[in-house]
Amino acid sequence: MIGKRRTQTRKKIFAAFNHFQKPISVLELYSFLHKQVDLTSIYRNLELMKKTGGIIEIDFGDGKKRYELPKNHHHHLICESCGAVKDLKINDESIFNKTKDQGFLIKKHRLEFFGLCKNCQ
Amino acid sequence: MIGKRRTQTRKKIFAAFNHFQKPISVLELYSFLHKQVDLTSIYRNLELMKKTGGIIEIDFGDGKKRYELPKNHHHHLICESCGAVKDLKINDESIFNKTKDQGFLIKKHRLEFFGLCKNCQ
DNA sequence: ATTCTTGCAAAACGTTTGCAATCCG
DNA sequence: CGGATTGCAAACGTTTTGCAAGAAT
Repeated sequence: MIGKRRTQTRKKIFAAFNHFQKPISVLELYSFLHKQVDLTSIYRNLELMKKTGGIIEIDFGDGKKRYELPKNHHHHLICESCGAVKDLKINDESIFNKTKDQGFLIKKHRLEFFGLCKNCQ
Repeated sequence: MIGKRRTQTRKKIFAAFNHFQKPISVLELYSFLHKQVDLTSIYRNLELMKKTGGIIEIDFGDGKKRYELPKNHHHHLICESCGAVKDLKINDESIFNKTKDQGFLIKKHRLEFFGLCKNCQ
């Protein structure tokens, strides 16, 4: 069965997530690990962790995937100037109500805000 | 000044948008135009149209950009099985209220829903 | 020992860039 | 004519795949 071995690589990757407070890209992870873990292995392990729920995939729409450890459901405020990311909790109920009479069965949703943080305004 | 000539290519691209009721990808556009317009030109013109407000860029998080003509502000319900897309109007006020005390100046936001349409459930 | 996992190389994918040829006004 | 626009080829950044060598149980 795939994904069950506690390898050195997996320990390193998991540990790395605790050093970031924001969603991280594959390359950020790669750099953080001093390129001692091959990019391919990072990709494969992140994919695996994603499937098993160990991490959440986030998409900022800039062409690269990002990942973070599962926390309470939240969204993000992203600064388009400096890249700062701030978590934002929103009660989604008000949003979801509108989707109910559309015949769709909603599985997930994505909501992100882009703008300028305090420092960059 | 860039973007001011009414070329054949631009007429074709603009016309193509009227044949779709959903956000279209570059490749969909390319196919629709029977590959008679080079991919590069499509990319360049879409970028230009985006900057001048002629089209809106949409991101479904699947690694390819999509575009649609500007309509009233709305979001999308995307069927993960058949790819159907349904527009969804939502009053964003309730969402934005939460962002106001975060110090961020919000420029834009993205909200999309993923699930199964009526036919695919 | 067996199977999972890794690294390397190469390819795939969407997109962008350089440049000479072409079109538009 | 002169600058904007195009097509082609090549490069780019991110992600995926094939496969033999290596590590975990």
